[in-house]
Amino acid sequence: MSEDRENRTPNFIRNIIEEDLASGKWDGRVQTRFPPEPNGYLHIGHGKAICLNFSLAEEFGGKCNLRFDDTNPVKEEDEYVQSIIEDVKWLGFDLGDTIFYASDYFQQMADFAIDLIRKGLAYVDDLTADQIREYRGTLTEAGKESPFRNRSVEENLDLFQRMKNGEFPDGTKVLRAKIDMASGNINMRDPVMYRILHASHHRTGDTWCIYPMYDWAHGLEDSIERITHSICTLEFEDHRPLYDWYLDALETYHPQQIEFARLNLAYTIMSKRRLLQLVKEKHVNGWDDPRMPTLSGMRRRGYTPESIRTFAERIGVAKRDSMVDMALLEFCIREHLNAVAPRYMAVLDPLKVKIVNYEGNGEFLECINNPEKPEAGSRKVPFSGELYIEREDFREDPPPKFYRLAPGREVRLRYAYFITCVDVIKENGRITELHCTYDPQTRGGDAPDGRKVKSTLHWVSARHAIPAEIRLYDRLFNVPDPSNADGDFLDHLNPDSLQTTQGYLEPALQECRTGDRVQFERKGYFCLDPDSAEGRPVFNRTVTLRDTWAKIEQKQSGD
RNA sequence: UGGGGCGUCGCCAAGUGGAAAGGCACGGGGUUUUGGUCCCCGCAUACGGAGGUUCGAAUCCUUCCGCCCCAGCCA
Repeated sequence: MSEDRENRTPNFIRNIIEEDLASGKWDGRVQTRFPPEPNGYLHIGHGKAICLNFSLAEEFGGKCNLRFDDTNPVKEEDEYVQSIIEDVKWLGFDLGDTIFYASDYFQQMADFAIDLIRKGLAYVDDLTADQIREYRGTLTEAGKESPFRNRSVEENLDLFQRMKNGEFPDGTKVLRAKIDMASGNINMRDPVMYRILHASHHRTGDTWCIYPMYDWAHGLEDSIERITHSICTLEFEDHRPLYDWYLDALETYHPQQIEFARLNLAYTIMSKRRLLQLVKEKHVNGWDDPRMPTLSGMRRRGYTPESIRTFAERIGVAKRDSMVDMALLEFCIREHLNAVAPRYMAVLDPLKVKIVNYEGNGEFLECINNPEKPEAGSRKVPFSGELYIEREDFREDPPPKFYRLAPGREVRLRYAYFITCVDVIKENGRITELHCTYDPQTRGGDAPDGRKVKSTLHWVSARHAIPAEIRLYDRLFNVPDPSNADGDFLDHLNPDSLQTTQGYLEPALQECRTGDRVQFERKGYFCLDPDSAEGRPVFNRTVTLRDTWAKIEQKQSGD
């Protein structure tokens, strides 16, 4: 753990906490929080925030609260709170025994509002939403004060009470803080604290018909929970003066708000609104579609919590807007899966091979389960005279540097025999089968005479093969920054982001259970999808292996 | 033309006056029954530009340039 800490790159937030600990600012406490609104599924950007807040607490012996910022019933649903709890737990952080809800503080917030009214710092406004907008002014011109701004404390108290009691229809009145209509910071131009919303809340039902606005609610939530460091994203920087103003005016416990840059990942989007649109309009198959940057999608795709946590650690935390390469995420998942995923053989795009001099009825060959993990042991894989290999592993007319099978060429079948291609069978110009000879002396994959081959191919015995659906994923969009590209972001969806193939698996793969992650040798890491049926497995490709040959070939076609 | 931020290698990111960490990517080499993994090596005389202060500046000052956010009764 302490070694862990030394390996971490310093960041400005950790520095602030260390200084606070040194000066005794919060009596040595570190209390953070992750405050999602339950209006959608969590994505990898939230993952960054979760890792940040929980890791900081963990590192300094503090606590991090999972708190639902459920102040807007019209957008929030219980389905989302359940998914968020599942995702945070999945990432592996300790939630303690309490999950917090802003809605549990509605009464306290209303009491605080009465305090503010009594201090003459809040008033009920009868202006319409349109009028409030007009009165707010613009970025360069000051706003003007509402004619209702100077109502008496008594009148405000009465009106606010009646708002709470449900005497007024939606939109007819709001409670506002009395700050400064001429402030350069628009957030300070008498911000709305409460609006009337006769809407049923997923937790409080119809108890309330007024709901607090974010700025008013959030600082109070932090204050009530005795948060020390309230970490949020950059766009809330302008809100900090208001956060501070409310807490100062109330003369109550006052955490420090700190802002960092949210995550942007190339070739995908991180906007909940747009993600929701992809789901609603069926551009993807639900929030957990493996192409989605949601935590549930990544989980289904085969990402591990560990890989996401190391990713979050490696991208760092800073204040500048940035766009992280997919390559780093992929590196993180490969790194973890390389260490833990058992190896199997599976052919994604089958080409039949007949071993013309093979006379036996078949046999079992010993295969290592994970060369990175000797304790994973080995298994027996059936071999026979009819096999499938990968279509792309054969070239009738091999280009330079292509080491795989070709007419007259000898290669190794992994853990099996050397084979040599002696004939190519075609139908209407398409290769349908290869005839090969094998060398019985090379059983297991080594030639007693010491001769070498330039490549090793994976294979599956045709007679024993299990047919499977394999889903190959590519980036969801074909531009790095779809949200800021020309036209609608939907115009940039990658039409080939999902390709389905029918392949063959070695029999041992039958034992996989939903969610199991494996390596298909030479092809990548795969994960058994919940769509699988008995005898009809469906595998998702999490990520390919690094592919040096693909790079060489691409370079060749480039010149 | 208001307010708030940010500019260090292709992508992230340390560094807070003593002289450019690290990771990814990329290139080269070695090992290898996964063209995987692993291991070596290389990769910013340079920190948005220009001035200035200083023995010394990415770090301080001036000025210019560029990018991001804010005018919801959303969060």
